Amino acid sequence: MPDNDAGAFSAFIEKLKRLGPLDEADVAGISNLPSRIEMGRSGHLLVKEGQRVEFCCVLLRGYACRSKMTREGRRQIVSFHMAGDILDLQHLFLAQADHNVQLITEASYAWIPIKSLRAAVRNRPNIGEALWRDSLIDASIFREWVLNVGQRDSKTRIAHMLCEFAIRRSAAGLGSPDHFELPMTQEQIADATGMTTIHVNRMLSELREQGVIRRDKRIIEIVNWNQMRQIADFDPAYLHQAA
Amino acid sequence: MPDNDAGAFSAFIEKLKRLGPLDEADVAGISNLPSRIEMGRSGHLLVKEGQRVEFCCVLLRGYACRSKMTREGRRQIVSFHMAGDILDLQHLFLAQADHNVQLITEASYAWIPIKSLRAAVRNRPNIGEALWRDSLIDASIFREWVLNVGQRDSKTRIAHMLCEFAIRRSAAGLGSPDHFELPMTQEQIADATGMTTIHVNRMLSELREQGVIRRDKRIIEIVNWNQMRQIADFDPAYLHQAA
DNA sequence: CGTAGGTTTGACTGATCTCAAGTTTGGTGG
DNA sequence: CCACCAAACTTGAGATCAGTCAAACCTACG
Repeated sequence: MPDNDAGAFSAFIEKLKRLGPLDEADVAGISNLPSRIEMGRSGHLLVKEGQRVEFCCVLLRGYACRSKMTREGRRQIVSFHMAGDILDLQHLFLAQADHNVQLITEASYAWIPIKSLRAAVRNRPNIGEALWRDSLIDASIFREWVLNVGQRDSKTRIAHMLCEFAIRRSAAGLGSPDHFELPMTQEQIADATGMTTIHVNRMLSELREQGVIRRDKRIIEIVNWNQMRQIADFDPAYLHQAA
Repeated sequence: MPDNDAGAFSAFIEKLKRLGPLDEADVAGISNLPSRIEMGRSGHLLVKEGQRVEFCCVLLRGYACRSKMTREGRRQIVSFHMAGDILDLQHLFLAQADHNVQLITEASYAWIPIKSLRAAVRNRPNIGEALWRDSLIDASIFREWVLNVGQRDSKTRIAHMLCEFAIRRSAAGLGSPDHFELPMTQEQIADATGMTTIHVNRMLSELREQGVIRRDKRIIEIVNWNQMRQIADFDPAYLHQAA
């Protein structure tokens, strides 16, 4: 289905097509954006908080996260990302990074000059609209995370995070939502849900004991989606996946 | 300084001017947007989660908040808003509301048809850019809130919320950041910081006992900004106020 | 096959919540 | 202008969810 041509950007273009109508010229406009492709290992920092930014970064393969730190050195992961995601669209109009962007697996990614991206947005309103919608969904997910971290108990928080990851992954054409490998460590899950590694471990064990999920290393199988959705208080409406 | 003409939208236009360059035609384009002005009392619900939306709402006077609920009925406030703020710009490209928008004081506000706003954005790139930047700052604030709620202890959380409110208010030309009246109840502060009313009350008392703030009813005076910023772990960079 | 990173388990601690009751405040109608 | 009422705020005591500290166990990779 995807992967017609469009080269390295195919996952990105497929994603934008899901966000809004693109004609051939729009697709060409994206394919022809200047870019530099790089690869990095897990842990590689792509953007650092405070930095002046002149490129946007599109993830082509692998997984990444965005995070912020408190003065005391506690880390909050604010989002996870997968192939096709644009990692820092905010830099289109905000010159200074307010958080970190980091790989959580081996990955490849493309740097696109902000200038070219802005030109594309001005010249091709369809591209602008798709990207803008992407940034609005990004914000909607942050709101859900505020709710998740602020109001839900720890088991629900983790379950919610797993549901979101499963659904987004599947929507991005990366495989079944019932059975998949988690790219993140329990420490990263802890930093994303505002809890400790130890408690993440215990809650994952409880989910297993309850029979909602099965686990083998990082492989997660969601045995009972109905029950899982219930436990997670998960309603995918906030992901705004097109009807 | 504001309030040149521009009528009801003056606060909104002033805000957009801070977000990006607008020429006279841009300002006229905004002033001439069709709109319906209404007033409401504290508690009035402007937008309800799940609703299909065809208007965006600009706050002209008073205060509002946006919130989401868990299935169990716990409420998370995800942002506070003041005169000049656009309350639900996400509806520009997302048809269905993923959260509630509600007045927290008596207020007046203007409904602008999405269609007209989209046309303005397409026809006048400066307007589009200012609004897009606004939505990106909105998202940056959500990220900070995820960090705040996820990683900071309760006293720091409240102090951070107070700092943010003081600075945004002052940047919007609504008065000094040192001395101001809070429009929100302690229950609303609790819902915004993910804690209970009771604990909010105790932490506010501690801040007073420490001598960082003074309080008289809802009036807050920040006695020592240096100490307050320290306690709050507050760095305003995430607000992306222009240099 | 050694080592570092990741995961698991146990015992104890503590920040924050819950429950309960009382006080103050602000708005409304008489 | 005062009396009343609901909402908002305050205080105390006990309960609990999740954190901290400590240690062992995997397991993937060099």
